[in-house]
Amino acid sequence: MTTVAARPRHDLGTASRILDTAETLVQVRGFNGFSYADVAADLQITKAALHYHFAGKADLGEALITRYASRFGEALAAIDADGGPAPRKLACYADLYMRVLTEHKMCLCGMLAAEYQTLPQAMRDAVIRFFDTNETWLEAVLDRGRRDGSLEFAGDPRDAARIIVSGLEGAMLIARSYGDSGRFREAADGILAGLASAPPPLAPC
Amino acid sequence: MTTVAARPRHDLGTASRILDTAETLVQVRGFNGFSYADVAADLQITKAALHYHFAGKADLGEALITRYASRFGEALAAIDADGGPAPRKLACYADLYMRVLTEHKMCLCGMLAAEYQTLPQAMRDAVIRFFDTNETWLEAVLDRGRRDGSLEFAGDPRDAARIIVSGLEGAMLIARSYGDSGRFREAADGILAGLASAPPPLAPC
DNA sequence: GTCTATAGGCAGATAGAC
DNA sequence: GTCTATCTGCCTATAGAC
Repeated sequence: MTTVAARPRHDLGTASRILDTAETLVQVRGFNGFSYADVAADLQITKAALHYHFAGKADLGEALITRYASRFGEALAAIDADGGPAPRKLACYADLYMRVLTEHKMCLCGMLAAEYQTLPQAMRDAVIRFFDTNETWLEAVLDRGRRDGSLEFAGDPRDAARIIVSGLEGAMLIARSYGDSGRFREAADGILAGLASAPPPLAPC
Repeated sequence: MTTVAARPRHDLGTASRILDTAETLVQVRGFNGFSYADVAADLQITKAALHYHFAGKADLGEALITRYASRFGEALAAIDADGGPAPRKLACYADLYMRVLTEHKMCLCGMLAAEYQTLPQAMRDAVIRFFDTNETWLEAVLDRGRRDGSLEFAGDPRDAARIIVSGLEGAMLIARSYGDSGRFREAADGILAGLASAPPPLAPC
């Protein structure tokens, strides 16, 4: 009965805590804007300890995207499980972005997209996979929504999905510079308003 | 008749050439992704010479945004001078972005927006001014277009302007990662299609 | 798994000759 | 205006003790 003792919150395992700190640093300052020294200082461990868990910065970066994409995938599954109508799913999707922005962070992969040309190949591939996953999920929601009449839009659901991802990432990028999450909310509402066949639901996500 | 001899293209003045090289480097790799050594190597001069023209990287960054914003302002004035209808002006505006993307570059200020939290204050202020200028110009085009019937959209022209800037910057960010400018074109068309009261004009910008 | 110590390189920046 | 030479500091990364 002691073999699987729950870890206290302050000891999730060093690897997880490194990922937590590094993730925030990338989302705030960018992959080229932080160092192992920053992470080590925050966690009060040494740089050498970091290298034990993640041999190089590229490995850390890859693990960062993998975990982020995995959590994002779970959030999308949760929205699906909720079973609401398509317009609500889209609103909840936008809310995922909003929650990140509220912490003055950029989407991890949106940030990495800006730095794309400086990233090692494995990180590039992982960033693209993230966007592909988002696009595929949105495409399915949009397609089903239009079939069941809860959404109205012209053209290919895939194109609409790409416009949504682009619009939300861009709105995030700019709203964060202004330090004004209201800007994001208004842009997101405007983007999604053009798709719904009825006024949007008021229930929170 | 020799006092104002035109400079040959390869000698525009060192300061200009430094700005040219640094601008491209920022648009491709980000402000935290290039160094004085990169610029010096490209121009085949020394780092010390760079410091003569721009004392520090922050000064160079500020000059970069100022010149970029100035050129962008001229491009907007040229679109105004063209005297076309509002939908055409919007198409030409999107084309400004497209031309940058075609060179595998991100918008200078879109890139700097990602790195915003790491920038010195003067650069931050200049980035915000760039977006404000874009928004104001678009707002005027949208307002006049709706009044003369060439555009149809609901809500505040200012909000629509923000959606356009966000959408184009985001589409640029993502399309560049995919190395596919067609993605940008499609997204831009989709964003602008929702605003025009008639099919878009086919004439190039 | 974490530490001390350090390597080797590159960053931004300066002094002073030409 | 541009150079050589140099400084200081930070970067990623490694060796080896505990």
